[in-house]
Amino acid sequence: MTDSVAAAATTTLADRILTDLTTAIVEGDLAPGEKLREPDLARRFGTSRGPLRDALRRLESRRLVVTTPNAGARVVSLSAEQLIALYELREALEGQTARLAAERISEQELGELERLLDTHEQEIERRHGREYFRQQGDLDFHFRIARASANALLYDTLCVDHYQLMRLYRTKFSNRVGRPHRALTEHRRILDALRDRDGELAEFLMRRHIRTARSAIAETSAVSSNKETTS
Amino acid sequence: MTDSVAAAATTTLADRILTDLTTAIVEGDLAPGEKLREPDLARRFGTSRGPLRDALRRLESRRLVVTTPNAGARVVSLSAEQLIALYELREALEGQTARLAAERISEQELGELERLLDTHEQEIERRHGREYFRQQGDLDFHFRIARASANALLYDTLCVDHYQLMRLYRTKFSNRVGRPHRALTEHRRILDALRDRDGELAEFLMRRHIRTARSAIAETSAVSSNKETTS
DNA sequence: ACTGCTATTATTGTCGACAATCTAGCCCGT
DNA sequence: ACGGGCTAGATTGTCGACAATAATAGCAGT
Repeated sequence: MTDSVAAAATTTLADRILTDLTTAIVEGDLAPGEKLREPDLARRFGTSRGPLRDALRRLESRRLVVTTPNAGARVVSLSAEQLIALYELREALEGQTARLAAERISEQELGELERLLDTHEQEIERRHGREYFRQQGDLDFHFRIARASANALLYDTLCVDHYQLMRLYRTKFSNRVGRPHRALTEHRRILDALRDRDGELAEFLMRRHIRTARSAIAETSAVSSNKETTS
Repeated sequence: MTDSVAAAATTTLADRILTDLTTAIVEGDLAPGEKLREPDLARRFGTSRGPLRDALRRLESRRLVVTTPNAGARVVSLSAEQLIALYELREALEGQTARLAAERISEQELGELERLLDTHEQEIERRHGREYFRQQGDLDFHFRIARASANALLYDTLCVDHYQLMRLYRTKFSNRVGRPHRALTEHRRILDALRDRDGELAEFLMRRHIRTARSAIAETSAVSSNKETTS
C-alpha cells in the first residue's frame, strides 16, 4: 500500500519506531519544535538507542525532524516562509507528475480517478466532508496522479519524502468555506486534461491548483504575522 | 562552501565517513551495485559500525546507496529508465528554481553568473574545457540559480539530496562534440531571461535545456540496449 | 550430474556501557 | 544586583559484544 514494490515482510525495530514516531508527530502527540531526547524515546518504545537513532535519521530525510550535531533532534517547525517554500516545491513536482501522467496513465487508472472524485463529491454534499476525510481524499487524488506518472523518483520524492510533512501542515489552512467545491472542480478539470492526453494543460491546471492553496496560506500567515506585530 | 548556513564547526565521525564514502562512490572507487559490508567499511575508516550505519542512512537519503532490510546496502546502480526519471525530476525542480530566481535574484548574483559564463567560454575555447572541469562548471551554474531562487527546500532537494547522484551519472553521457558550445549558449539565454526578470521564459529555457540533455541520454541508452539485444 | 536439504559462516540488527560534549544551576567577584 | 566562570548533571557520540537473520558451501539422494 505504502511502498512501490512488494515490501519485505520482515520488519525491523527501527521500522516500527519510524512509523510510530511518524504518527506521533503527525497526530500532534509530539509538538512542532519539541526536543526529542533519545533516552526518553527509547524507553517509550521499549528499545535501545540504536534503532531509535536509525529511525530519527530516516525521519530527518523525510524532513519531519531536524538534527544538529551534539544537540539532538527536534520535531520540525516550519515558518510561514518555509511552508510557502514547500508549496513551491510541490507546484514544480506535481506539475511534472501531471504532465507525465497525461502521457502514461492507463484507462483503468483514469476510471479509478473518476470514481474517487465521485466519492469526494458525495462526501462534500452530505457534509460528511469534514476536514479530516476530505484532506486524505485530496492527497489521495494527488498521489494517484504521481503514481500514474510512472516515475518512481518523482513518486518517492512526493509521496514518501514529503507526504507526512504535507499532512502535518495541511490541517491548519484548508478550511475556507466553499473551497471544497472549488477544489473538486479543479480536480475534475485536471482529470479531463489527463483523459485528453493533454500534458501541457494538465501541468498548467495542477500548478494553478497548488498555487491557489499556497496563496491561501500566504494570506493567512500574513494576517497572523500582522497580529504578532500588532500585539 | 557546501551547506547553506554556517555549518557547525564540530564534525562527528559519521560526518567524516559520509564525505569519504561519498567521494569513494563518486570517484568510482566503489562501483555501482557493489555490496557495502559494514565490517569492511568500518575497518577501512577505522571506526565502529555505529557511525558507519549512520553515514549509510544519510547516503540512502541522498540516493547514493540502496538498502534492503537484513540484506545490507549496495552502491546505487541506475537503470537507463531511472536515469531518465532523474532528469525528469531535475526538469521540474530546476524549471521552478529558474522561475523563482528571475523574481528574486540580486544584481550581485547576476554579475557573478555572468562572470562564471565568461570563464566557461574561455575554458571551452582553449580546449582546457575537457570533461571534468566543464561538468563542475555546468553544475555550478545550475546550483547558483537554485541558490538565487531563495527557496531553501528546493535548493536542498537539488544541491544536497541529488548533487552527488548527478555527478556520478553525468560523466558517461555529456561528451558529444559541439555540445559545450550549445550548452553555453543555452546558459546565456537563461541568464538573459533572469536579467529581464522574465520568470516564465527562464523556466521554459531551463526545462528545454535539461530536456536536451535527457534526450541525449535516451538516445545513448537506446543504442546500448540495442547492442545488448544484438549481441 | 543435478537438485534439495543441512550445517556452517558471515552479515545485519540490537543492546548496554563508556567517552565527549553540551546545558543548567550555583558561586563568586565586581 | 548583575555578569562571568565553574561545577554537576544530562544528553549525544562511539564502541564492542551478543542475537537473529540471511548467504554459502557441503553433502546426500535420486
